[in-house]
Amino acid sequence: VEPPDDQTLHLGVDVVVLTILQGELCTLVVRRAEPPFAGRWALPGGPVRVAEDLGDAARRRLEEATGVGVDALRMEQLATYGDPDRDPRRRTVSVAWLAILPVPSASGVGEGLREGSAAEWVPTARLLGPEVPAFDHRRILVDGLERARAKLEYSGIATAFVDREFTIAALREVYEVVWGHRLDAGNFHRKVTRTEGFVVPTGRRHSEGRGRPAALFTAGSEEVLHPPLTRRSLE
Amino acid sequence: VEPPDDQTLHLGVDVVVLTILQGELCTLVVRRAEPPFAGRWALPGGPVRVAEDLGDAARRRLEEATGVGVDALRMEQLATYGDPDRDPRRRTVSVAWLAILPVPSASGVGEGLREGSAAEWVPTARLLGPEVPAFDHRRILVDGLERARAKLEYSGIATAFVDREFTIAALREVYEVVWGHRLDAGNFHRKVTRTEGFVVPTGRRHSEGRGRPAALFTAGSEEVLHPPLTRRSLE
DNA sequence: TCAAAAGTGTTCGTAATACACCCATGG
DNA sequence: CCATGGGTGTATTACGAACACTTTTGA
Repeated sequence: VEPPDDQTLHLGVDVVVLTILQGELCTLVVRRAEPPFAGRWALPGGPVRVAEDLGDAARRRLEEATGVGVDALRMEQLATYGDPDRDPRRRTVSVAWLAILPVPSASGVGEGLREGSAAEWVPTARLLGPEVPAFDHRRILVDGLERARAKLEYSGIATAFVDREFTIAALREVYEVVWGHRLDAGNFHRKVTRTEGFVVPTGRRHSEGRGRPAALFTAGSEEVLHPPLTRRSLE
Repeated sequence: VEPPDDQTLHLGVDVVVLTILQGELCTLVVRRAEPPFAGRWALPGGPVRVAEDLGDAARRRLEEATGVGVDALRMEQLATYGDPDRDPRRRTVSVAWLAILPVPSASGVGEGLREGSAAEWVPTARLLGPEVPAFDHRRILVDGLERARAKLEYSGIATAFVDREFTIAALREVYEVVWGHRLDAGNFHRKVTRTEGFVVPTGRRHSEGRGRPAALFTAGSEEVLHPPLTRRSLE
């Protein structure tokens, strides 16, 4: 459909979608059927329409890949990748986005991906290790992951990984999985509950097997955390 | 040359160039001669060539605007702006970049802009206040400024504002101007000199009028500052 | 010798860490 | 009643803010 060596510049979007599955950080990827990079994983993405907003384009590609509407999805721009050789077929500049989904089972998105959808959740570590993704998508993934790690410190982004109502322990698991190390439960609890606007108690409780039931919270309104939860502290 | 309502998507770059002139933060802008936004200030920028790297495109546009080579220039990507209505003529997506120049008199760039060049240094405060720039360039400028402010905290970017050899007081002025408030000279000196890899003493000294001569430093190799100079501290 | 800027010492309050310990529930 | 995870108290330590003080120069 596309002349292979046309002298036009193409603009696309690629989306790094992160979630936590069974205590492991996972990324939504699509197995490529066609060359180049046939058989390799790729981030969901595709061309931007001429009159389409960039954020809408990213959202649309994600919905097409999963078959599920993701209207309320929190999405932010990562960076734009424009190496002239990044796509061997034609000059394609790609605006990358970062999206975070709550644990798929609970949200309707995710494990319940559309039938026949090529999209799958793959542990992020595998994509950064043995199974090198197509194009420059490894780089994009690394950048997205680093953005997510950084934003845990100073924004309420962690609440995007969990259900609408969540326990402090669930929130702590987000930090532990994304940062890759354990945190002191007591100090974490105090930090989170004392940080103005981060979490709001609902009054309800949640009991999961043994142990004292945990209080349930919803995400607060603050986008920026004061003081931040530094990566070194809480360690 | 360009059909006004063609159904193609155009890709451009825009550059936020910051420097400090006479103790004031300034931005490099071009007075627009043609509609739309004739007479308004705009950031240096223009279309990306089909086979051109994005960073090279930004560098090239900047060189064309100033008439001066800026090879060694530190430049980083800011974000990409793609509102379908941002350019009334045609759909133009723009990748914005942030560049920082040392005080122009000392570097060869800047006040010595090319003859006939439309580019000028304008105090950033004026562009954010009365003299609203063309297109969405106010937004781009705001984002660039915020990036610069944030990066002063945790990166050695401040050294890009000063000469190759500089005094701690000169570095402090960068922070004071960009952050917009005074800092304690003693605490700043200690912080900067104790932060591993930020500044390297040259052994030389610099005397400017009255007062004890200041030691001269060059920029260190560290890109990331440990510990960071937080905006609230040192205040 | 005085003013002015560079640079150092010192105190004090706040906040992070480590970890002890109590709480509430299921088995 | 004991194991398990939720949640709080507390001592120690580290670091930033404030500011007094010494140093080194030009006028």
